[in-house]
Amino acid sequence: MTKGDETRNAILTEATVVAAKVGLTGMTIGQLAAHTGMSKSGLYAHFASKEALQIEILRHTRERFVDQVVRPALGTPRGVARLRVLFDAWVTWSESMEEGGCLFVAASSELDDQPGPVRDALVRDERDWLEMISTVAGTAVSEGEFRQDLDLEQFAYELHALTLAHQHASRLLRDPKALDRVHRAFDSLITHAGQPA
Amino acid sequence: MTKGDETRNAILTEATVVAAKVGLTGMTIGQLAAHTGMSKSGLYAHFASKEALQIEILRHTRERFVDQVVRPALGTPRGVARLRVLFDAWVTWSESMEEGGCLFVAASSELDDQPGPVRDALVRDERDWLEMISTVAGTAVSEGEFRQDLDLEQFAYELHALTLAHQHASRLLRDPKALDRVHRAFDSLITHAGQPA
DNA sequence: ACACGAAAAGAACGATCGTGCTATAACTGA
DNA sequence: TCAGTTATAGCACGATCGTTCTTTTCGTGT
Repeated sequence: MTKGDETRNAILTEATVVAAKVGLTGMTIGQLAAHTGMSKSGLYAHFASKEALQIEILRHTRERFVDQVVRPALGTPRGVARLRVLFDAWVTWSESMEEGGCLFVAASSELDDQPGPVRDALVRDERDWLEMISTVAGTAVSEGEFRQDLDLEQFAYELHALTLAHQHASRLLRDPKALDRVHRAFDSLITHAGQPA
Repeated sequence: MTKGDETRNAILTEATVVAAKVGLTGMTIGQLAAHTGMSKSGLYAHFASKEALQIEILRHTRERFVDQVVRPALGTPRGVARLRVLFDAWVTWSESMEEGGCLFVAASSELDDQPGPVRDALVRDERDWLEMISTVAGTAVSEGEFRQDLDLEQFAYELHALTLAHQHASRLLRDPKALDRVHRAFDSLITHAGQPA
């Protein structure tokens, strides 16, 4: 890893934090330069454009996400246990960002009506994430823990809803019961998926 | 109503649309002036600052929201019927914005880490909205449609999660099944609230 | 250790930002 | 209808935006 790549990664790591706080669009090059202690042009030289930087931020965050959320789950026995690890890892991931929470959640409502390659990249990531939830829920079906006719996409939709709600309760409302709430909602979801519709 | 108030209202109505699309922060005075066909200074003269404009936008949207979502529900018999009208009215409200969807949802993740009076106003609005859901759910309890020991705040949390999920599925993912999904999730929530925990 | 390529800084660009001030145009009450 | 108020436009400000170009500094292979 050359010096340039090192700096580039450091920039992306810092940019992820800034973007989660002020948004991928709200973030500015100058702001980012100040945060990293670099000059505007020195920082900018690592990227082709602001749009390219935004896409790189998403790519970088996605890698971190896979490491910290997806990987732990895949190292857990199939079924509800794996689903629980996946969800807990997401909550930990979200809480671990001292400011701004999960970038994907923040970017989702920021970019939902802003067509372009950045939005496209985010949509791909979100689809992958929902598919991941579906797939893991599917292992709980085949293990016999969830009912056989469970609609996996619907289940993923409702589980994903909880991640959005948690960011809202935790970040916006600063609800001290946010963690308790999201866990109870998760347990309820799990329970009902195991019962006949 | 004087001419000034008329213009002011027209500005706020247009600003709500713009803000839902690009965010309360992302929205600029020049952009807004172009949208309304006014000069930047002519428009700006109606407000003390951009921050004041943002707060006025929230206030204006809140009034519309009460008219279009809360009022219809309060004109419906207590219980699950009222809850259903409240929820359907919200979905209609969200769908009625051709672009950007519900401003409160969009603003929620935009402002969750941006301290200041705008955020404070939004937090008040969101708390009121959650309380409204709780209260209406409470009428379903007292009518005997929901179980007696239902946690109303938890119920409101989970119902609110569906509004966030709907905006995500509908606006970001452009999922054609979004409406179907949110209705099924709602029905499931209602059903389980009527059964013993 | 020197030379060469990569990395960072400096400076500037046109555009636009939020926000004032001043002048003109449009309403409104007598 | 005219005076006086109110609403809108014009213009300018300092700051910052994304971006480019040039120059200087630094890291690295030989």
